[in-house]
Amino acid sequence: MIEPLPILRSCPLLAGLPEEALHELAPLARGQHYKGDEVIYLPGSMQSQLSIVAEGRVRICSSNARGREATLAILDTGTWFGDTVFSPGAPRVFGATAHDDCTVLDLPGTALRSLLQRYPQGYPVALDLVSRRLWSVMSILQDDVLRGTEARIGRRLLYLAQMHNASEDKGAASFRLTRELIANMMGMTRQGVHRVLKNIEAQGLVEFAYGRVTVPDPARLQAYIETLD
Amino acid sequence: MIEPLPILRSCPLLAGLPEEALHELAPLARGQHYKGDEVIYLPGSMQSQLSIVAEGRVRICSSNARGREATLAILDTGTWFGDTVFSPGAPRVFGATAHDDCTVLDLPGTALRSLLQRYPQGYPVALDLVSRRLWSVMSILQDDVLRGTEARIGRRLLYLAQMHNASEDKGAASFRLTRELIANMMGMTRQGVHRVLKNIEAQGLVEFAYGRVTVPDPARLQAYIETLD
DNA sequence: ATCAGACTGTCAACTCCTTTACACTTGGCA
DNA sequence: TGCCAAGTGTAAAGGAGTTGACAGTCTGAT
Repeated sequence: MIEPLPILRSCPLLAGLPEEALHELAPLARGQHYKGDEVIYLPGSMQSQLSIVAEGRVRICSSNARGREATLAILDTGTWFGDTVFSPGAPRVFGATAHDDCTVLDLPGTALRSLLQRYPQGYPVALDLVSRRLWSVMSILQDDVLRGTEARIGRRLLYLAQMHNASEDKGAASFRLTRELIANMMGMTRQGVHRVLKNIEAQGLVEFAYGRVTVPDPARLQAYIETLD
Repeated sequence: MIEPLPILRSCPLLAGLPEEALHELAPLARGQHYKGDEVIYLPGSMQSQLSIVAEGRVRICSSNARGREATLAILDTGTWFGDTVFSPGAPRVFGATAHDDCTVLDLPGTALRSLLQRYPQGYPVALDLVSRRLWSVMSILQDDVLRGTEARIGRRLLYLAQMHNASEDKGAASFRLTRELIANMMGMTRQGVHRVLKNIEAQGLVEFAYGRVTVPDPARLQAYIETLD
């Protein structure tokens, strides 16, 4: 099994809590392994947990009756998820799926909420981070309206690259990702994404391999995107 | 001028604060009037305030260099906005514009944050509400991927109708809104929206007049949207 | 080492939305 | 009252992305 404490310490959402609070929380944490593409939970289920990605990566997604899937986010190791932790009683709105083989650390929502009440210095950090997530989703929405397909796809790749090497120094970022999944994130088809990607690839801004995407120089990609519109 | 206290009392974001806290806050509130389509603030400006719509309605929006505008939300009387209140130091991400003639009540961010520290019982409500905004924006993103144009436009109108008569009983909802603005919200053109709207209108689910939209029976519109997939 | 399954490249037909253009209606204001 | 700006209806031409179909390529598991 995994050691909960270091993971709790590194979770940004809990950064406002003192060490003693994390010690209280640690024994309640439950580690869970998932294989790639295994469902972690479905939308609508009545749970209220905070989950932390301890290893691997997790997709936030949902799908409609006709089998089309929407990938709303891909969360890297170290990030947290669990949309309803702060809204007790509400059913889950989105689903979560293992993107790679991964380990997830679950914290009961009730325990977290009562802990925050006893250590209120943890609240401002949480509010700040949830707010920032709200902006970034709104920014995506904004891009859908204001920018062309190429800029939108580029930005999404850039975002993934930045998130992926948040810990390491800024340099080339490489991660597992199929074109099908990019399409699911963009609300397009694999073929539609293909044409745009060929363009960006021809300029050396991204490189593709079987099931893998590499951004050699994130800064250069960013500069290019800004010229587009 | 307007009386701040009743407005603070009715603001859901402040619902967790005791009466005495609101009394502390009231003298710091500053009311401000805006004419229709007047800019309240632009993205990038360095302010940190919580704003409450005391009268009229406010658009959250931004626009690109070529003059295209994206309307991200239309906020009704009673709702709050100010994306960076909980992230001190961050510049505003989106702009705000008066939708009708309106009155906005501004609360300094520093004052609000220090007040919450002294009355931490206010935090859970704030976290809950910001979380819920996050879901609803993510739901829009999801719809863009999973559902067709007609379902998306219908849902947006329904959402506006529900928000508009949140206080009154559920019945017909009527509000000022041009087709151009609907298009700006959907990331489409006026003409593109027109065709879809003709369809929905023919079934009596919505009615249009010059600069005005009416949803006679929100429940029926909702039922229709769900048949679309 | 090899084979099945997953991933990718490409193409043509089609659909939907945009662009461009113009005529018409509505409502407020001088 | 009459004018003008804002809002609306409509239609043809064009483009961008989807659908569907198929062949090629890579990887991991047996």
